[in-house]
Amino acid sequence: MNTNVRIPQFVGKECDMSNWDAGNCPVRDVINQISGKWSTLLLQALAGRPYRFGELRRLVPDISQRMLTQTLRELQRDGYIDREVFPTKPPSVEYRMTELGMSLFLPLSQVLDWAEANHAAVKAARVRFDAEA
Amino acid sequence: MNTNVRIPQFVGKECDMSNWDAGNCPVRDVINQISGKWSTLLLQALAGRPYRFGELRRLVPDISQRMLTQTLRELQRDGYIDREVFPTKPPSVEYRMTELGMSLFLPLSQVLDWAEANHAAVKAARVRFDAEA
DNA sequence: ATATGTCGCTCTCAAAAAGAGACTAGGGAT
DNA sequence: ATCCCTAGTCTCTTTTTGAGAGCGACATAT
Repeated sequence: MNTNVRIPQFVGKECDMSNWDAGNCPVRDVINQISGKWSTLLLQALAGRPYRFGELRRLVPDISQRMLTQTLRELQRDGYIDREVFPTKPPSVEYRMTELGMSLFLPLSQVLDWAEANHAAVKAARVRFDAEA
Repeated sequence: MNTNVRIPQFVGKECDMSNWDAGNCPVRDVINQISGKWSTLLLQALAGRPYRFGELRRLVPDISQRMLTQTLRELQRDGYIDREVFPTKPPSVEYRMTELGMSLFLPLSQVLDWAEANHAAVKAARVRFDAEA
């Protein structure tokens, strides 16, 4: 299990998985966070403008409060979004994207565009797969 | 729960989440698959060259056989990879990326590049966050 | 001849993660 | 007085993931 793993075609960006626990693989370390079920969706929303907690909740009706809080914390921890508390009554909290978050969203939005453009192809592939099985 | 949800800045690509079960949101439908913990990693590997099951297993030592099988099936179902069985003894199975998969990997690799380039910034953000908490 | 290893899985059981929803506090509106 | 608003947390249940055994047919090692 203590093998040194390099993905051949990515020489120069190889991932040493032997000390994977130490978080040595940049790609996995970063991707594993933003690849959460809700992360992309929230980044997409916050790329447009700042939102408050309740607004995000209404925007994504099928997210639980628990996961919304948790995902926002993780995005904040990784430096993609900022959290600002306004001590109004009732208190309000605003989430806004950081520079780092915006710089990530640039390439990320390309993938989102791809997803939209090729959704039909993917659905077709699924139908094909399910048919022959 | 039956609200019509549109992310304002993405007018024209709005997601109607009221029939989310029907899979009406292209972005979520596609992203939710490739955002699995292992999907990106396998796509990255297979973007380079075809691999056999056992090779992938050795390449990603901390994936369980169960998740490798499952993730490969999902990627195959969505049309990103092909699975070819060679009836040798013992049998061998080769996985290779499709045209669709390659077209996805184009924008996806931009995100992977970003991840590598900004890994330090993300780690720094984490340290900052954990310190002030 | 017998044991062990290879291959690509599937199956079971335990652990981790996610979803649903009740509960909090402090004030404003009805 | 009652209810609702805010942004959460806490608990309980369901789903997903992880660890690893088993399989069947053949090759190699002893």
